[in-house]
Amino acid sequence: MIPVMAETLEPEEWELWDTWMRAQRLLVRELDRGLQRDSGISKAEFSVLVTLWQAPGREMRVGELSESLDWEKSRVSHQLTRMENRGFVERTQSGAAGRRTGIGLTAKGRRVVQSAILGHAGNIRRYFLDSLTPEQTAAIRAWSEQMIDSVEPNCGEAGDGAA
Amino acid sequence: MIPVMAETLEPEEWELWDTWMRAQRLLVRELDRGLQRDSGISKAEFSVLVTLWQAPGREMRVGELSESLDWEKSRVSHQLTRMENRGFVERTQSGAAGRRTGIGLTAKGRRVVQSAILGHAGNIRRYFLDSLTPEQTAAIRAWSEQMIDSVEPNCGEAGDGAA
DNA sequence: CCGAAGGAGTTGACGCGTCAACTCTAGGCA
DNA sequence: TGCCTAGAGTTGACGCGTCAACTCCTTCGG
Repeated sequence: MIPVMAETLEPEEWELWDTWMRAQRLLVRELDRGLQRDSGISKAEFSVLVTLWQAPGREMRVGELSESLDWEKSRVSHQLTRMENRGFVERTQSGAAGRRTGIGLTAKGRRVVQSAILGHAGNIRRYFLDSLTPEQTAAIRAWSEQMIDSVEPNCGEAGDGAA
Repeated sequence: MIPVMAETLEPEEWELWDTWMRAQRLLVRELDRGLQRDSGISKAEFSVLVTLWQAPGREMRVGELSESLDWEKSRVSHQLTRMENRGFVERTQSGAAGRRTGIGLTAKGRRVVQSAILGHAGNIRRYFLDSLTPEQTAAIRAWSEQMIDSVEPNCGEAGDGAA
């Protein structure tokens, strides 16, 4: 509710911002649709499947998934519930007793993730990588690194794991 | 379910992709939080408020909002329902008879949007514009335009209206 | 005037994402 | 042994977003 700094953007600045946000939305939308069309899964499902697939033993705990994906634990939990209902993953009791604490891929999950990786990689190449000139690549890389450093000055790990 | 093209990405390609997506997520997250913190509204609410605010007469119909924001009509409708509940907008019967068909800002909506614009513009400048070198600006502009053209080969209008 | 067609807007169901509150288990310590 | 606290995981409520189905007005033809 409190105005902070009386700044405004020049029309050309605003246009740059708008154009860029718009391009991103379109790119993300295309990739999401590709995943849905080719493999029948969402981006969130893809991220989880790939992360589990890459895990040693193809078995992880919620906390590990959460850290690896940089998602909140509750988000992971909700996502796993949906994916368990769809039959992509299963919660197993890995610990000695009681709680179901391990997360593993089902046969269906393994089957889907392998085809999805190929299709998705192709789409990233078609829609993104192929459209970049070397200068654009360098600029985007540099800007991205600056941005990440400025927001997360510390450490260096944790990627989205997929998308 | 059908694998499409057996392509994969080189590690450096994948890393570029991952870094870029990550940077974007962080940027968007910061801006969303800024809007929430400074003005108590979400990005979606901001977009609607700004669009209505810029409209001649500060009154629009759902279809106009939908086109101007490039959102589905049902998305607009759901959003307006939430914002009506929060007291930011109101549905008025502008037409002669029957259906409530006009959308207008309330006094509260007008008050909030003005402060939000200033704060948000400042944040866009701080987090995005200030961090760009001229080469990066050019590269991002060029890439964005390519992207938009490739996905929407036709026309030229319709911006997000805000976010 | 009546009825069909079509467009505008809404609604419901569901997936995604966050926050806050809750439950359960494991481990420490008297 | 028995309590008790810390952390892992879950749940519920809610906002955002899409798709498909629905309602209601308008308009055009007879």
